[in-house]
Amino acid sequence: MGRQQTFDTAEVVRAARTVFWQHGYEDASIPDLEAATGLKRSSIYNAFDSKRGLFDAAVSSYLDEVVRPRLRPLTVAQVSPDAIVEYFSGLRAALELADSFTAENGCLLINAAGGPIAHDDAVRESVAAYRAELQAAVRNGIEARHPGRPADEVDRLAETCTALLVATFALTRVDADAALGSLDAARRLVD
Amino acid sequence: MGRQQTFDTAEVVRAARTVFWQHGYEDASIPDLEAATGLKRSSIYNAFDSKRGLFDAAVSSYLDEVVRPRLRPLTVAQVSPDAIVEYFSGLRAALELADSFTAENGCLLINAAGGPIAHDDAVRESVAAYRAELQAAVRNGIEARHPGRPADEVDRLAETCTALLVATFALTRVDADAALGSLDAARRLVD
DNA sequence: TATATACTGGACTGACCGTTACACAAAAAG
DNA sequence: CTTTTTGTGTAACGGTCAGTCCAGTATATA
Repeated sequence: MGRQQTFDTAEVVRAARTVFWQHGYEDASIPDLEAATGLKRSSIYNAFDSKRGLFDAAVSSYLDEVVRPRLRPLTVAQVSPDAIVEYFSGLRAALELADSFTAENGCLLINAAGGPIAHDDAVRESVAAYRAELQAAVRNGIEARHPGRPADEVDRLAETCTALLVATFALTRVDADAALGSLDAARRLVD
Repeated sequence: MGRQQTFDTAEVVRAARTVFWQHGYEDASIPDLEAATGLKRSSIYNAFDSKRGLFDAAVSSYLDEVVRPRLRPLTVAQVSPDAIVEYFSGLRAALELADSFTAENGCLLINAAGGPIAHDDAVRESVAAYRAELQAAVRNGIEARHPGRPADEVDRLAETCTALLVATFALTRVDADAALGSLDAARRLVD
């Protein structure tokens, strides 16, 4: 046995995640990542192979620690009828705080969708899978709120609301008001 | 008097626009732009001051030659009741062709919204103004299709449809099916 | 034809990029 | 205490980036 790792991987990935979230993949430089993680280049490359490897870890961490916890009330076995509107209003609260992290940076994955990194097939699939996961959760919430509705109607409503969420995230950085408008539109549709 | 400019500015900007559209601002290198425009660096810098100057010109050109012509039926004095659905189906046709330029690259400005260049205030304002212009046109189309409806209801519908268009563009690159789904959702809402 | 004008081509700059190589430090096992 | 294993730190790598400089050239006016 040799020396053991002295840093906490999850914590390092979390720090890197913040940098990627704020700056995007291509604008997050290795020096930036060094500063945020407290690790030197060699340690980063030793642990994650490449900048891209660290990014992939950051995406996983983002899904596990940011996306899914917030989506949890919509993915449990018994979804509350209020879960979907609570999700929307929780998101609204986060976006309304002008200086909050979410308000200034939107969604890590949706941001990636428009950037150069989106030309990478693996990243495209990540974003597509994330959107599908979001839609499935929204669908659960809508079904719980309107138990009687026919399945295809629920499907279409879920698709529309998810698209409105995507627009919300896509607009947060450039037009906060429009982003909130899109979110409110989704909230209206489920009521 | 000295020598006159030998290249057509509009044509050069059009070529540069294509590069920015495909690659995004930061991934469009000067060599790329040289190759596409047929100009050398010095000529580019002489005519547009900087890469950013050329990008700004490309954005103007995009609005004038791509966005506004397509939006024209929705911005004329007498808007046809069918104009809005025709706009949606026209867009759908462009996105459905798997290898078409629009299908593979979405919208120049919405792509910029998620990338690093979006941290620039001027670019953010451009994107916000573009979205507002889009919404105004959509509003015209909805008003023409449903003449009796109260103004605030038309406003909200226009806001929702515009957000769905934003989602469509944001998703084209990463998830073509979801992008079409979002577009169809908008079409459903106006009927 | 002479001259003024300003577009053009290509070499160059300094900075920064992601990545690698290697010597050193630390700690677990024998 | 030595050996082995592995993390860490520093320095450097080749490549690319946006942007600059200037000599050379084409052309419109006089």
